This record gives sequence, structure tokens and C-alpha cells, in this order.
Amino acid sequence: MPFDLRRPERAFSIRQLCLEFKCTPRALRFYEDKGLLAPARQGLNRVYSYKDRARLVLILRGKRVGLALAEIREILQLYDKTDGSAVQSATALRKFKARIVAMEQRREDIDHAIAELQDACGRLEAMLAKSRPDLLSDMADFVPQPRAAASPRHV
Amino acid sequence: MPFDLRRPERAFSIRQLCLEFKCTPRALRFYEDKGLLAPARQGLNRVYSYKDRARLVLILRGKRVGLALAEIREILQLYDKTDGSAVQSATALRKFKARIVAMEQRREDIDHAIAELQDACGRLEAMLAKSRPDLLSDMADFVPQPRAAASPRHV
DNA sequence: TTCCATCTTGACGTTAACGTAAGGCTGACT
DNA sequence: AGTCAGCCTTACGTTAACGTCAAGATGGAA
Repeated sequence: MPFDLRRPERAFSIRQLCLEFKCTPRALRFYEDKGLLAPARQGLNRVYSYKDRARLVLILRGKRVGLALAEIREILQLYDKTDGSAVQSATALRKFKARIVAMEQRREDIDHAIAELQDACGRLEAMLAKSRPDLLSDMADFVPQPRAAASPRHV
Repeated sequence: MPFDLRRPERAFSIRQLCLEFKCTPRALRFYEDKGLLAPARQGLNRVYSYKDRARLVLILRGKRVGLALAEIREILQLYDKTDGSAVQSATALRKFKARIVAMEQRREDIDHAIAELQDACGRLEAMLAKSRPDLLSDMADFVPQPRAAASPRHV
């Protein structure tokens, strides 16, 4: 037992993370190549810490919301530099705020899209309810919100 | 006056749409190539109707929320087939609902991301308020909403 | 008529984000 | 000792979404 196994979950192999997050070793190495991750090494093998794992969570979430790896890296670097000089922190703060604005814009896009899809669903259901109600029977439908709750408060 | 100019805004040249939506002619032709748009022609030239313009709005929004063109096309085709057979409509309905679920997942991702960024902002601002309050003066800050109860400090 | 801007259709180039195959190290079994 | 799984690096291939010429049609202004 070469290493601390009392808390075996404090370190992860590349395979473990890949299984957990449904991605491939190639992807993780690629992120490393691009400067988004920097796992420790045990010989040649990569050893991912909890911090690395947390970064990976951020990376994958960033990807899901449509950010490019370069943008995600920049955000992660801002996090890293949070304890730098005051001027650096001020710069970081500005960029964070810009990011937030952009994100909220995307959220509105998503709300629009959802509203439109729900609208289409509503029309389709109304149509089918008249013509072929039998086809509606096995649908796992939660009724689309009574229309009032589109996107009430902008956080 | 070759065409109806009493409502000049009912038809658009490729350039007009590009200016309005900040994209390039190449992009619009590309979308056409991929089956997302099908503008009319006047000779060789493309003439975009209001319906085409509406489709473009959907396309661009889809892009912003991270959908691939192929996915957007599928959604647009579902809209188109809404008036097809009942069975087709039922299929469309199912797919719409799946889309909605996926979209709501993305919305949660975005909410997470925003929350994290705001948390980082909060910490940075607190830090700067103590060390260099002068650097905070010119920031266009709306204070990040009081949130639920301050910020529960689990990373 | 000539010229220019704006449109068109190819066709090849580019970037991002990996996939995939080739060849090699290394520790654990058998 | 062999071999096998799992990791490594290197390097070329692939897909999406366009960008970027090149070469030609066209309609209006000088």
C-alpha cells in the first residue's frame, strides 16, 4: 500500500474520474494540455486530488452551458488569482461581473426557448386531445405550467 | 419598383439580416445548406421573409444556449410537422418534452454557475473593501442580491 | 458602355474539441 | 519468465461551423 488509503477517496485515477463523470481519458488529458487541469503525478501516472475533481466539475458545467474551454480556463485562472495583488483582484472582479451578465443573458435565452417549447407542447396537446386522445395516454406529462410562471423574477 | 415596397420590411436581403443579427452571409448560406433555412429566390438572390427571419431568431438563440445546428434543425422540423398526421404530432410532442427537460437541466447548470460567480464576487469585494476600497469605487456594481441568507460558506 | 457594389456558387482553409491508432513503460498475476 | 491490464506520449484523423478566396452573374449609376 504505497499511499494513504485511510481516505482512499482523496485521490483519483484518471479512469475513476472518467467513470464518475462520463468522459474519456483523452478528454481529461486534453484539458490538461490546454491548461485547465494540472493533476499530480505518481511516476508517469496522473493522480487527481479533490481540488482537481472540483475543477473538473466546473469545467464540465461550463461546457454544458456553452462555454469554450478557453473561456473556462480564464474563469478558473481568475479563481486561482483571487489571492493575488489587490489590483489583480479588482481586475478579476470586473471580469467576473461581466461573466455574470453574460450568463444571465444566456439564462434569458434558455427561458425563451423553454417557453416556446412549452407553447408548442400546449398546442400539440390541445390538437391531439381533440383528434386522437388515445395517443396522449402514455405520455409522462407534467402539465406545462399554467403560463403565468414563465420567468418571474430576474434573480 | 419590381416588388411590393409598401411594406418594405416584409422581405429582407441577406445583408439586412446579417446587419440586424450580427452574423455573416456565409453563416446564413451555411444554415441553408444544412436545411435550417430555405429563403425564396428572386433570380439567384435570396429573399428572406418574416417567417425566415423568425426562424433565424430561433437558430441564433439555439446556438447561444449551446445547441448544435443539427439539433436546432430537428426542433425546427418538429415545428414544421406540427400539422402533420396525429401520430407524427404525438412523436413531436414526445421529443418536445424531452427537449424541455434537457433545457431545464441546462438552466440549472447556469444557475449554479451564476451562483458560484456571484459568490466569488462577494468574497473579492469583501477582500477589496478592507484592503483597497478605492479600487471598488468605479465599478458599475449592482450589489449581488442578498440571496437567501447571506452566503452559506460551503465552497 | 463601363464600372462598381452586391449577390451568387464552388472549393479549399481553419479552429475547437476531441477520437483513434501506434508504440512503450510498469506493476501485478500466473 | 511471460503476459496482461492500465497508464503514458506522440501523432495523425475527424466533425462542426464557419472563414476565405476565386470567378462569375446582375442591376444601377456615371
